[in-house]
Amino acid sequence: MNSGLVTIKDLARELKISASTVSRALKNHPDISEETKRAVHELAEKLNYQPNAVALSLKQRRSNTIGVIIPEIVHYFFSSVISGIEDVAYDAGFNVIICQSNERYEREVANVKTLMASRVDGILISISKETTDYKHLYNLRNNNIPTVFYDRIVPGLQADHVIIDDFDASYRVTKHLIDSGRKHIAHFAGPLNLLISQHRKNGYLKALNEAGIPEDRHLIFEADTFEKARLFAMRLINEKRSFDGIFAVNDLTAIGAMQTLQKRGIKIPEDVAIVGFSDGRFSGITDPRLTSVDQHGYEMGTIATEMLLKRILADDKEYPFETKVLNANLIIRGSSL
Amino acid sequence: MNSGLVTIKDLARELKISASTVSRALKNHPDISEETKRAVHELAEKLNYQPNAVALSLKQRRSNTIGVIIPEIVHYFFSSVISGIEDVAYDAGFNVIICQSNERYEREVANVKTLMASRVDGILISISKETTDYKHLYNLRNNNIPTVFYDRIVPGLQADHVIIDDFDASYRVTKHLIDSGRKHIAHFAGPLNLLISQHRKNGYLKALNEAGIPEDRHLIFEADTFEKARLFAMRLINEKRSFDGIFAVNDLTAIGAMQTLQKRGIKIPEDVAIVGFSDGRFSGITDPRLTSVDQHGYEMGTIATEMLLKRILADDKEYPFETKVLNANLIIRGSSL
DNA sequence: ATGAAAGCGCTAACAG
DNA sequence: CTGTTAGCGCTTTCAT
Repeated sequence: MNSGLVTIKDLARELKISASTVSRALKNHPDISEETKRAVHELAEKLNYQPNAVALSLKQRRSNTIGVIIPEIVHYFFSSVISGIEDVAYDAGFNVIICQSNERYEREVANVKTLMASRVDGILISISKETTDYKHLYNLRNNNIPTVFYDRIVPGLQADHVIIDDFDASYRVTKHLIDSGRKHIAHFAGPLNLLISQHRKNGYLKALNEAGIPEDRHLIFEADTFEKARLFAMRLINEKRSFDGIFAVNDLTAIGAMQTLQKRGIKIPEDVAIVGFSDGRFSGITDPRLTSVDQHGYEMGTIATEMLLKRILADDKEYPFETKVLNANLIIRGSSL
Repeated sequence: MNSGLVTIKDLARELKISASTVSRALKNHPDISEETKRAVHELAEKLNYQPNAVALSLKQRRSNTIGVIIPEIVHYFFSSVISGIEDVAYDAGFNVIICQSNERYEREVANVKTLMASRVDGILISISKETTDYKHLYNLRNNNIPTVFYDRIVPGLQADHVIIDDFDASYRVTKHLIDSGRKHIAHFAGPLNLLISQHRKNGYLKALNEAGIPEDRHLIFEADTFEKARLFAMRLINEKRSFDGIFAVNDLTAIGAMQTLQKRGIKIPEDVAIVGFSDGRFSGITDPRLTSVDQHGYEMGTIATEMLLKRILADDKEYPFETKVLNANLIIRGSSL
């Protein structure tokens, strides 16, 4: 904190009035004479006075800062969440302190501690992949620190949540493929120890089931990377499986598959329709453009922040926890038309 | 700021000792008896005491927080810079407040103001595309707020900088194209009020010049978006310009051009070689894969933060401004072989 | 070995 | 209309 900055005292001394008068003049308190106000504002302007937010925080017992704990910033989804958070917070006059857990439990615990020490008014958190012990999170509850969980939530913890309906989105993806006449739809799934991968696979299975299409285990792979997708796409071809659709757990995987098929002369979407999931950056740059699911990271950020601010501003007026489930939009593009 | 948290006073009252004793015991001051220390630490543990960083900041006139102003978080390059910043700051016990300018001048000015009000100990900033007035930045200087500019710096402003050798990288890109036999190389440039765009263009021109290839203004465009790239690529074709290489100011632009050419039956890299710049995520998923320049965002973040911390911790001991220039790696892939 | 007091910058009764 | 005072939570002389 730079000590050189002008304080209210400096203004007071210069104008030979008291600090409280300056304080009041600065916020146009009706008691203060126009003349004094003018003089104060003028000098403040001239000396480039910036109110000390730290002193204010201490005084008001309110930092106007929210803390964000995020697994890893370098993912399009998470960085768009942050964008949403930032924008809403900014409009409400709140600062944002960002902490990355880097998907590490230890780090996440340290992050919580840091944010508590900084006396943030509330916390937005998406838990790390490693987190299975929730003591630090219960701690937040015990200390009455408003907390909203987004995307990756804690099973069973009573709190505000914002999540995406992965199951439903995957169901709709698959239904879309079926409705457009596809009958043999492969699924490139994510690691099945993650809840979201399970949800996505289950949504896929439900749609198949509803359409009376039997599950074919030769068409389901654990393939959540670009390279694996190429590999399994190749295998599908080499093993001469008949398939006319692929639903991949993320866009990168979908693109890996698409390229491999195209290279082997298979036409997208004529021969095989392909749908990805999320990511949102790649889908526009493929040819044909990739049908995908928009996870609305930005929107998730704005909503989570609104929920948090609401709770912060409600002060101690208690009200029931809320869970918002966002619909993920299926965005149909050339790869599945 | 949650008021419910335990304070030193609470501990003092409970133990019937003074606040100052508690304070000293907490930091193991040698004057305090072992017994008292033990009691204090025990109670602190039990009540989950967290020192109030806000009060500390006010007292020490040092917030242990650094502010980051970033154009847009949702870019791979910038989010990796943040990752680097975060990691170094975390290790040094500093918090990070992140502000996005969203590439808007007004917002950037507001960000600077916010960070000054928050009394951050220093600022890391990459200026917005719109910024041409530098008053707010000179203001930082005048107020002795340590500031390090990363990536997008202010021409002529004396300060610490971390930049990439855009000129050299672009020179090498272009030379690589020339060396592989290309003679008519187009350049899709960024907005020329940004220094980096100028540098990239100049590197390109230097390589041409060295090879005795005359500059052709019909082959140079201001095109830094996907859409513009498609447009200008189309124009190149329609106007029947002869060209056999494109150096684009970023990967997205390069990909836009690549797709447009491919759609018109032009073979990459046989007919036209294409090279992008940075971004780092897209280059792997095109077909052929895109030759590009690795900008080392994470490393830039760590170095910038180290420079900033050094300046913060040096307190008022003045020392000359430093500029670190990072080498950007040219990564040659299929699009220019 | 411990406590009392002052002060970081600001605001808000309370007093004139 | 303006000034005085106290206090937010903490550290740090200066006493004792």
